[in-house]
Amino acid sequence: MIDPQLLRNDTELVAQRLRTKRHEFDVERFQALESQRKQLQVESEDLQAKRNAKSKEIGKIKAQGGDVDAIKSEVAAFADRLKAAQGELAQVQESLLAITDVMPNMPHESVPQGNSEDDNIEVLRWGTPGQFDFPVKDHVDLGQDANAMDFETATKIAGPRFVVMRGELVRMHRALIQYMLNTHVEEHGYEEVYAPYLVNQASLIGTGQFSKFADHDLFATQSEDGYYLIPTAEVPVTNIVRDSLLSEQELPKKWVAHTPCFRREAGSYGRDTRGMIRQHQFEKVELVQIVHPSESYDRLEELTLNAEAILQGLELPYRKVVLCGGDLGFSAAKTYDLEVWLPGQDAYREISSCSNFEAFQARRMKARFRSNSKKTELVHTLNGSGLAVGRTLLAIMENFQQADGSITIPEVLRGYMGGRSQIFETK
RNA sequence: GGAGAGGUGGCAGAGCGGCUGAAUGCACCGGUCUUGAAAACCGGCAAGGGUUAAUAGCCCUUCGUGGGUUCAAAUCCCACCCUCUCCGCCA
Repeated sequence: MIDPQLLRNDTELVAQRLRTKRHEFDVERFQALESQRKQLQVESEDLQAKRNAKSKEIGKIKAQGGDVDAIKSEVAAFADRLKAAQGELAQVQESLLAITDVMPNMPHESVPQGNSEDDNIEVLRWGTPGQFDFPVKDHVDLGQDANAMDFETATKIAGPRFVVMRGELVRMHRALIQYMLNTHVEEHGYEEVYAPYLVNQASLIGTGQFSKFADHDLFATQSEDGYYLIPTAEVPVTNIVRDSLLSEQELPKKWVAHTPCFRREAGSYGRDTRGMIRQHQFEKVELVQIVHPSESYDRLEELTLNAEAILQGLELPYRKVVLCGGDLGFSAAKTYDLEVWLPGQDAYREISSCSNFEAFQARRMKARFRSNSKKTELVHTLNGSGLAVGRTLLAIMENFQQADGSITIPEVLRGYMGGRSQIFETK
C-alpha cells in the first residue's frame, strides 16, 4: 500500500513512478473520486460532531428533569442526511480501494528502467562455470539415470509439477536445508523460526500476495477456515509483526525459516515443464528482516550477501542482477536476484530473490514501532531466499556431475552426508 | 466434541446506557532531589483517520469482529471469531 498522503498530494508523481513498473491508473478518475471522498467525509464527520453535541445536551437536560422532545426531533432531522452521506462515502471509498488495492509499490530511485528480465542489470558474477570434457546432462537425466528422481510416479500420486525423490539425493536435499539454516543462524545472526504452512487471508493481504480485486497464485483449502497454503515463508514469518507496535530497541528482527512452499504456477503454462525448476511444491529457506526505515537499504545489501554466502560456500557459480522496474514484484521497491549457473541449461537461472519492501507491507500489516522520539512509525520489511532448496539441489547435480553420472558432494555438505564425497557412485 | 470463564490502552487491570477515550498499577518520557545512580516526589503519556503549511489546533473513529436497539453503547440484544480451565480424543 502506497502512502495515501503521498498519493493524494502528488498523484502525478506516483503515477509517473508506477509507469516504470508498467502499472497505469486513471489519474483523473482517482482525483475526482478523491475530491468526492474529501467532501463526503468532511460532511459526514461534521454531522456526527453535531449529533454527538446534541446527544450530550439531551443528557444534561434530562439530568435536570427538562423536556427533550424538541431537541430529539432536531437530531432526527439530520439523521437521514448523515446516513445518506455515510452511504455515499462508503461507495466512494470502495471505488478508491479498487484503484489503490491493485497499486504496486513504487520502485526505489536506484532501480533501472526496463520492461522485462532482459533489462535487468548484472552487478556481479562470481565463480567460473566449469568446463566438462564429456557431454553434460541436466538434472533430470542425472536424477533418472541414478533412479533417484521420478516424475511419472509423482504425476500419478498428485499431478504434473511434482517429484518423487529417493535415497541419497533426498539426504543431500536435507543436508542443504541444514547447512543453510545453520549458516544463517550461526554466522549471520538470524533467529530460526517455525511457523504455520497454512495461513489466513489477512496474512496474505499483509504481505501483498492477496487482493480482493486481483488474481492470485495460491492453493486454497476447501475447509471453512478459509486457509491457504503458503507460497513462501515470507507470509507467515513477516506477519509475526502484523498489528503490532514494537519498540525501537527491538529492531532489527532477523528471522530465518525453512518451509515448503506451494504455488499454482497458473500463469506459467508450458514454462519450465521439464524437471524440478518449477514445481507446485518445493522447499525454501527464507530470510526475513524487520528493520528501522533509515537502514533498510543497507540491510538489503546485507541480506543479499547472506544469501550469496550460501552459493559461495557451495562453490556454485552465480550472478547477481538488479531487477528493472518492469520485472519488479508487486510489493517490492528494489530486488536483487541471484542466478545460479546451470550447465544443463547453459544458462543462469534464478535461485534467490532478495527484496526491500520499504513500508509497503508494513502499512498493509500495521506493523509499527515507537521511535525513541515517541512517534509511531511504520517499519520496513525485507526478505530473500537463502536459498531455494530444490533449485540448489539441481544446481549441485549439474555443476558437480562426473563423466560416470556420479556427483561430487560440495565440501561443506559432507559433514551432513556421513563424510561421503560422492553420490550416485556406480558400484 | 462436551461443560464453564473471559476478550478493555505497550503490559496488567477497573468500568451504574449520558459527567468514561476510559480509574489504578507497571513500563516509558520530562522534572525536583543526588557527585552520579537508585528510591521518593511532581508532571506527562492510546492508536488510527480527516482537515491543515503544521509533528499546532479542531473534528471523527476505535474497548475481539460484524450487525442491531437508542437522541446517546465499552456498558443492552443477536451472530461469529479467539483465548483460558476441566472432561473426552489424539501425533
